Amino acid sequence: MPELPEVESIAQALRDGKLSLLASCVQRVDVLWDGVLSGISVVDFKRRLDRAVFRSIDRHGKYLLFGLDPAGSSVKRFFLVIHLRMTGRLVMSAATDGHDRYNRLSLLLDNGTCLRFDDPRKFGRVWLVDEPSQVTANLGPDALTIGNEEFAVRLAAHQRQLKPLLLDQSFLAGIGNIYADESLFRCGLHPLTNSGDLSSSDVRRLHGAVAAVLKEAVASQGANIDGVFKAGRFIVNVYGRQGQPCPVCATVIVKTRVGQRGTHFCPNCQPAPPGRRNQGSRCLTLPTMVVT
DNA sequence: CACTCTACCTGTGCGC
DNA sequence: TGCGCACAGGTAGAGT
Repeated sequence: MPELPEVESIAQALRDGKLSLLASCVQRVDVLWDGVLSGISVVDFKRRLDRAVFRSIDRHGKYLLFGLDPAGSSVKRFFLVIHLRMTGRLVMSAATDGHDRYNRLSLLLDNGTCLRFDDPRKFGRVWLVDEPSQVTANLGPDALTIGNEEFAVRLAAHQRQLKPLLLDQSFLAGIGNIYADESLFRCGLHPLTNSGDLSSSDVRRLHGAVAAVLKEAVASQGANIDGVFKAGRFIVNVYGRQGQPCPVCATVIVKTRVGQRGTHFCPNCQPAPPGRRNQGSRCLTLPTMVVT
């Protein structure tokens, strides 16, 4: 379940890693499941990508944005946009390796490697557009870089439960279920708290928690969840830990449903909102939960 | 506007 | 052993 930190790690690896995609040229395109393409036919997709050269790799929220120059250098740069959704992965492998069962898309490159989009559940999607905004127009600002003031302004425009609000990509782009729960735990706010009931210091704490959690997770190259999801080394405090003790106060962590989503929190560190108007602020000092 | 539900998918893990 | 089923979750779109 790649969220912002996992997608950022992928972008960094493909940009700066030993097997950088930059400057590599597409030699062949295999679409192994047509449904992976959004808004473009297989024929057009292949024709446009053939002989194109990777020039830039960026990210907005959970979307990966690859800039490519077409074969004739006078033609305008275009963009390959990829959303991994639930189970999508990007794999660089030797060109000689065969396709495996869940490969949906494969790009053979001129450096002897192959970029493969692998997705057992077929939720992930790929676009080919002139401008990334054609795909990302409805996204809010990126959750990793939004400043406190803009966060406060955007928050003030809503009266919503915090959990669904954090998950709303048009409000803030990049937060998924794991980091929504971890952020709310970090600042001691209950998932059902109404955004309109937050004091300005609550809002600052919430923004600080989101920023801190995401930055730590990016530094750890993503989350590491007990036997379920192991992209990187970021250790979760509440997500998937229902029935286990809270790392701060040892109260048993609870799992509920909020807006159809599994939601994990500590009932002691994140007390239920009392109808309207929240009580005073709480500040948690957490030990660094990252291990190597 | 806020919310709820459904559809899209398939591997996993449970109860029987 | 194996069957059936709930569950996981990001997003779009329809409905309340």
